[in-house]
Amino acid sequence: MADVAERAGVSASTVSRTLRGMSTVSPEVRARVEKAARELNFVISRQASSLVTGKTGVVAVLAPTLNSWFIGSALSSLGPLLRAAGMELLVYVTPDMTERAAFFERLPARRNADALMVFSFNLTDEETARLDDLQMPVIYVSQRAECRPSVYVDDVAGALGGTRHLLNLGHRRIGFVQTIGASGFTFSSHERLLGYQQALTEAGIPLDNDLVVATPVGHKRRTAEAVGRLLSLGEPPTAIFAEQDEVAVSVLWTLRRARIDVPERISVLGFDDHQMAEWSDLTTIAQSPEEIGRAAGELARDLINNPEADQARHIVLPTRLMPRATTAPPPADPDHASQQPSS
Amino acid sequence: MADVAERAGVSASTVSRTLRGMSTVSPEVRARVEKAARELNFVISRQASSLVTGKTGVVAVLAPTLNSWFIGSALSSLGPLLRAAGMELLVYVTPDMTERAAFFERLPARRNADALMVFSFNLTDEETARLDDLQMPVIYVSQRAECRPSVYVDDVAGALGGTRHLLNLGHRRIGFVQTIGASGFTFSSHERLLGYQQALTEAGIPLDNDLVVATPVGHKRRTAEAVGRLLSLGEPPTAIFAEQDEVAVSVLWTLRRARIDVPERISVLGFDDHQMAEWSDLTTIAQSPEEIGRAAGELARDLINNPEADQARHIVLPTRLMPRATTAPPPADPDHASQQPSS
DNA sequence: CCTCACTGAGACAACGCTTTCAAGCAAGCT
DNA sequence: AGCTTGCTTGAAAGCGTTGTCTCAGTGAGG
Repeated sequence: MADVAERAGVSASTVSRTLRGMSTVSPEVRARVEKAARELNFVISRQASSLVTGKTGVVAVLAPTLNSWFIGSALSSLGPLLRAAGMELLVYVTPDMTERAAFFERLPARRNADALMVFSFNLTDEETARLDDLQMPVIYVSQRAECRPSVYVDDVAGALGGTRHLLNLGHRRIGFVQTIGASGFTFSSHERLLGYQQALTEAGIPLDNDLVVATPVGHKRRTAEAVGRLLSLGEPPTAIFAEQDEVAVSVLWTLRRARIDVPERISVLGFDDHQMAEWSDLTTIAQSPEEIGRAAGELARDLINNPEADQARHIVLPTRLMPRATTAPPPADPDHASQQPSS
Repeated sequence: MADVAERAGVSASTVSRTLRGMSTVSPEVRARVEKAARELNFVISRQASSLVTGKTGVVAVLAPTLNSWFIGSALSSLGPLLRAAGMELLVYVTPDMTERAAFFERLPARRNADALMVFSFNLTDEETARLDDLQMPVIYVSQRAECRPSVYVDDVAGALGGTRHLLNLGHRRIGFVQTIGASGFTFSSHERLLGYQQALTEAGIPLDNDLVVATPVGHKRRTAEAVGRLLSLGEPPTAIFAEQDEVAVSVLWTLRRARIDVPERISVLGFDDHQMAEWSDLTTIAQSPEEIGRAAGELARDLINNPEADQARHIVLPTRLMPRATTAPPPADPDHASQQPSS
């Protein structure tokens, strides 16, 4: 910086003022300084400036993995947003319990970031408490954290709309496949089931617990079993709503292997609009991780710049039904004479 | 830090020495300092220490997106490795040309990282030159950069091995589907084609240019056209080797839609071992992004700690054939009486 | 013509840490 | 005893910024 000052024939203070875009610099001097800075290829050192301002200009992200459609997309839209705000993106990946424990033990973000964005979806209470200790805004993404800033989609409304779509097509027996995580059902899981149930109730259809089955994600065998349970009912469903696209695709595979035509015989509906959904031409309820990332970034920015802001703001984003090739009216059938068969 | 020093009854120098694990601190004092630091929940500020040491303790990554199987996996294994080395991971995402131009214009990593890892696979010469200006090690991942540190897999050997597998199964007519990127064929593309050709030559099979077709990735229509070109040959291939799994899966879909049984009628081989390959039960040549990420991280660590090291080291990693359900002996046929038909 | 408000620019003290350098001190040697 | 050596520790000088304070001009108003 001294070099730039000398080359421009001004003091270091003026260089600093210029480079930070302060208005108290005369246009002529400003031009000289900017020219000198460009010629010397100079950028200010975040380390040095953060030392005196107390702001690091960094947003940290805690994520269990980066190899995830959702997290990857969210971060890809978060990055440019942060850049526009002059901030950088620091990532802490905790793929296993060792890494995770190390993170919570040391809390390395403590003095090295202005805000933390949490993409780990199954924090324990102690872990959450530990994050509360952190003297900075902590934003929970895709999860509801009571009294803490959060960003997530309206799962109830999404599942409600999706189920209504199936009802509108004429389906009356609709199976629901829940996803069991490492630590039981997630909050989203409950909400999506709720939306499904609300839609049925609206339509005057009694709830039938036999129609709700569960499987862990990525476990083909267990998913096949769950589908088998639905297929072996006295009155099997004509549509299956899977709480997650990854499970929905697995359901599709199971049905395909069993030579049950989709959507002619059974319709399949997913949730998320995962990349695979497009590949499989799966009808699904879309959530936009890009939008979530952007919203989280804006929230972080606001909380950093304005510590007086509401520190427990929740941002709820909408979902959108994405009609594709795996849903159709149910097969014509004596019980549902009012339906016209699809081609 | 002053607080810790006071609490432990020592000077700031001693606290610094202790916390950095220097050996010149007596065990008794060390214990006192560590206790005080723990009680006050103190961690040293990277900003302040980097100011004096000149090291930032940060490795920066330049990536076009994070929503990519390869990059996501590589970073997920890079993260823990860096943590073990006491470093952090800073990510610059450049999803569009604007962001990319902004990055190369400002080179924000300049003073904010100790090394840069480049995951952008199609840099222009000016961009590369710009990176050379950066006063820090720049590591090129999954690409060969002349005279600069790089990490990548042995594409020739991988394609050679994969093609040999098809030959060993009895195939003699093997199609090759190249991938056209935004800027033509990548270096990998050339190498993989080369491996394919080497295997054929080894086996004494003359090269036939009609068997090599090209398609952009993710473009179903163009991929179908490319497959159509192979199917309309006088003597069509009994196996198709796609240079990338994403294209291979697209080929699978095309064949399935055309009711051509895989692998009974035509075998399909991919390259990468993308997540989708496992889903589709696609035989493929596996590369491990986790391993690549780890190797790149170690290389970065070495180059940072040891500026005298070879600044143009190339690390070449092996590939592995992953046999799955899309390859089988070719259908029995008068020309190949020695083959027994598969079930 | 003098004073005053105002604007633009420089001097300088932090910020929190590391790193010489010097000093204190106990032990070993002559 | 006096001197040297080795091991710990403290004091102080930065590292590259920012922000406060000060000061020199400049034009307006009295």
